[in-house]
Amino acid sequence: MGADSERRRIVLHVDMDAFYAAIEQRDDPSLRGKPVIVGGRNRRGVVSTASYEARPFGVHSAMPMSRALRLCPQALVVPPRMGVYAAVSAEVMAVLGDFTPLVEPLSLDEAFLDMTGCEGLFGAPRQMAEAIRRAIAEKTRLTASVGIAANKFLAKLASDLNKPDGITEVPYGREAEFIAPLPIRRLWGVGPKSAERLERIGLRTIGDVQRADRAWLCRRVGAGLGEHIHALARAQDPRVVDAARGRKSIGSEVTLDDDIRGRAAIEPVLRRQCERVARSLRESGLEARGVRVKLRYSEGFRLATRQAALDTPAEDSRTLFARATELLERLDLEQPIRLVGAAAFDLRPAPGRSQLGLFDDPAPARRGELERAMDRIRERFGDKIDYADS
DNA sequence: TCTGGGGTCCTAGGACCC
DNA sequence: TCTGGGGTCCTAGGACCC
Repeated sequence: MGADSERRRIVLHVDMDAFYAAIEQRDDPSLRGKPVIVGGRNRRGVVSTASYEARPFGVHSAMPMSRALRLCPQALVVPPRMGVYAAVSAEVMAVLGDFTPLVEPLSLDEAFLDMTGCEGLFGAPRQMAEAIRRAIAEKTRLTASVGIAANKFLAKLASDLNKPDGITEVPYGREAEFIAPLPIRRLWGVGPKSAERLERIGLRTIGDVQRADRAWLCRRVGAGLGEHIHALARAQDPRVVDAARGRKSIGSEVTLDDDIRGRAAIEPVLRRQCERVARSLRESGLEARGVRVKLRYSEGFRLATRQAALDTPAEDSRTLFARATELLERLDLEQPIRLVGAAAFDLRPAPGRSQLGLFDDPAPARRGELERAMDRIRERFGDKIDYADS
């Protein structure tokens, strides 16, 4: 029951330590050594990242800021600077790319690397990890933790075991034994809901799942989840490191300080989200064939979505917004709403772009050109410019 | 304590077609 | 007149991850 049978793969999971908070402490010496919370300051803000000094107080990601500040009143709250984090992330990914082209970013602050066959260049896996950590520290003055294993799941699990600033190698050939004592919550894809279901049928540790019968497991929790955790618990994960994975959707959403209701109040917010999505599409050189609208109602924290295909692929906000407003007709707009979002899906690379003549009518397929010109103006003169109303 | 914003993947039910 | 069966696509919701 080894990990993956044929050939030993060497997968590394690189995970930056308290990424956003660490960047803030790096850039502002007065924050160093102190509990720092990166997150929204407003009434409905949550913790995005807590520095290691803040964590002993019980502060962690996704916690409402109001609660975090009750737990740690002396914490210094810093609003997120996503642009800066994205730039540092690009530096980190570039460093990783110096070691292998097989880099699969998972988010701004973590990535998988397939280093199979690289021993000749970098030595044993642990030496690879050391070299990577050194290179990241030199380039960014930030620390990373690294997990080393024979597949993605194990590598990801491992990077978390010696955080921060550590390396964990899952002993090859003894993977299942290594993870057996860990709680089921460590299985990738098992969250609070699934953990509760599994505990109700008597499974508490990964070892418990190893001993469970596969068919029984699938009957109890469904085939999808059953097969998935049956394999993971046995330290098997066939998913390969995919450096070419493309985005499937691009969205923008906002939680409002105060609830709104009614079409007249919702539309301007939705328009703004469509503009952000469209701009992001153009920056990525993608066009969308579908639009989704998302509303979250205050009452019961209920989420509703509606989606539809577009007649023609689009990368401009007018087309997205036109379809989005149609979708609003299928939603209840009179209940108090706390979040409004838009997303584009069914993405593919935008074909070559033609020049738009000065007096041409901006036909739907070319509206993107108009807005792309606005993008360029915005780049030159800053972000204060709004789209024309037409 | 009252729940962000960016995503991915899975599932169930209905429409539609042969 | 008491109602097939499968395959595929689409939609909405939900769990999960960082």
